[in-house]
Amino acid sequence: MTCFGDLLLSPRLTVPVRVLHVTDSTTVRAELLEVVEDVPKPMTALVGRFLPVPAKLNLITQQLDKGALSSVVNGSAFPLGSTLPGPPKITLAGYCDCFASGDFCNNCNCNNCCNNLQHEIERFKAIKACLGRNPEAFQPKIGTSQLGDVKPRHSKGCSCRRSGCLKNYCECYEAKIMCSSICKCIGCKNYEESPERKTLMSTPNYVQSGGLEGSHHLSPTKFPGLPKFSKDRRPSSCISWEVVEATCACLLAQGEEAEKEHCSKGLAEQMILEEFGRCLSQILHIEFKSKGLKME
DNA sequence: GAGTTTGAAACT
DNA sequence: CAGTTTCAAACTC
Repeated sequence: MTCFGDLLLSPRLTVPVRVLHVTDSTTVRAELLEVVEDVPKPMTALVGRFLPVPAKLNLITQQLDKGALSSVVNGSAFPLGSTLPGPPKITLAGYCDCFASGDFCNNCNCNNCCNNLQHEIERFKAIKACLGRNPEAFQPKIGTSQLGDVKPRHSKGCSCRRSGCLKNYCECYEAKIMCSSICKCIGCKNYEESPERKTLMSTPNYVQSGGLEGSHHLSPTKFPGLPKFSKDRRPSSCISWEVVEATCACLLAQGEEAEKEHCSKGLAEQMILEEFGRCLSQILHIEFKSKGLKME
């Protein structure tokens, strides 16, 4: 059996794969055809929160859940923009914080939640549909518009009408950035010279209520590039933001080393995958240790 | 805590 | 693309 297709690891990460063979009734063996170069921030996809990755990682191939892979490996199964049978569940739409930020729901209060591994196929369909409507649906909304820009800005701009862009209803204000020319807001007071804005900034509660120093409390829906560690949604897993960043750094370092040594593309890919294997192994080790479990 | 307001996302 | 509906978060009382 040889089958080519794209494996949707997360809303922001599609990896071309070749299915080699079905190892047993529950797993398939697939080869990653392309090294992940543009690693998005939510590396959680790669470290096992989006797909069940077994403790023992084959360096070149991964064993993936059959349902998950077979459902997405064939691009024709869920073509971009395909319609969903019936209305999508709320937890599989942009209204849901977790879904919009590319994560699974975890300890949320949602009803009939489908944003979990039990509804993986439905979830992948929803992601495809979402990306069909808006290819940048899962991209962070705040960033620099072009290279060389110093100030971050909202990628789409806000459309506020009544808040004057000086309340947290406004995505720009919530991110503590100025509204820009791409905003479609009416009666905007969120600009550099705005006296109302200056008054607001001088109030003692400004930082506490979401100023730059409190930026980790930003809504993950609106700013999916940020980790959701605010309030009562601390992850139960050891895959913290620091772990994710460290993993990214390790992979990048390995890539740079391969480049420095003028390795072939194939060898560079293998080096990065091996590094990823080591990272994953360490993460799993910590995870198991924290739960008092033993690794096989 | 309940009700209202707000604006993004989804829908038509 | 524009108007409308739905939704969850922000806000007010």
